[in-house]
Amino acid sequence: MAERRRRKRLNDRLSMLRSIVPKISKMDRTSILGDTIDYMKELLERIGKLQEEEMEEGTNQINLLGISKELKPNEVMVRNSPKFDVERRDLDTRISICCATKPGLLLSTVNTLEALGLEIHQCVISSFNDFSMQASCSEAEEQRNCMNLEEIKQALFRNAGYGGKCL
Amino acid sequence: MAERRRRKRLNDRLSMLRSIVPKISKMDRTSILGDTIDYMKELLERIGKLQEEEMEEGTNQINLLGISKELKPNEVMVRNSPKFDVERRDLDTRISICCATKPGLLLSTVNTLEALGLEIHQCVISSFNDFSMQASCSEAEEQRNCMNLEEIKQALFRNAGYGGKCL
DNA sequence: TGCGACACGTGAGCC
DNA sequence: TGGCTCACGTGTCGC
Repeated sequence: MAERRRRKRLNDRLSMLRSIVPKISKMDRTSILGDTIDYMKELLERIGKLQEEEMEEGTNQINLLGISKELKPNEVMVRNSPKFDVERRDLDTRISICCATKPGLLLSTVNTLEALGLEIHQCVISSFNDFSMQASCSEAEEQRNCMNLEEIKQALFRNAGYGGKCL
Repeated sequence: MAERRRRKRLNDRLSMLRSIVPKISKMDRTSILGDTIDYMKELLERIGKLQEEEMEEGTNQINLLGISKELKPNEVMVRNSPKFDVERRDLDTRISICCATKPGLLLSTVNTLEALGLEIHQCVISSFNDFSMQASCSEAEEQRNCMNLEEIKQALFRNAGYGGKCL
């Protein structure tokens, strides 16, 4: 009587579950519940990964804007010291500059790079507080062989108004 | 006997389900299944939203790099025509350029901006295919009043090697 | 013949 | 008290 209706409700829910869960190994009652559990765990895992990616995307955007604060606590004191990094990859040469800003610094830096035979392909600049520039350049093969990284570094360093040797 | 073990298995799965699903209205068997269904739907919805956001983030990054393809089909023919936009906001002046690239274009563009009294604060550049530049500049108050957007636009236009009037 | 899964009816416990 | 949920034992069907 009433028990009959109760059983029907329960079976209805069970078939709803079976219709939602994609992976159904057997039509078995226990298997349905087991597959449901597995599927839910899988969904939770996917959500975790997606949220993680979302976080990374956020920090990536910040880095793209060149506002990367380099938050490692033990580097706080070094943060404001000028940084001139030049790195050669397979296809391009990466320039990374962070130093005190001054009028015309961007112009003279671009000028220096062009003079050095470095053609800027992609570049992100920020000069709100410090002057920051991340550039990806192409460099003629001959050039790569005759000029070393330290020379480029020195040229950028001098251009930014720092007299002596680079760090 | 055997039926007893079978029932136990089913009940175990049921309590596993109850331990995973956070929203438990009643300890009721039917309610547990119902809540499980609701929770799974909620998870699916969240996954859908996260993936949607992921897509948007992707296109945002592309836009940040200035490679925005402006994919509206009816604008395909316009895509390669040069674009020089200048826009004044409250605090800054936004420059958006997309045109054919040529050697030294970045240098001369930066030069032109400086000559116009525009100080670049943030800037993203790409010159893989077309030359693309999105810049956020500051401009002296006096300057804002005496030079209009069209003049800046024309200067950039001429600098990029286009002779006549801008679009 | 046994084994596993299911539905059924029933009694117990709980508001 | 009636209404409910659950566990139990049992009968049935299919492999």
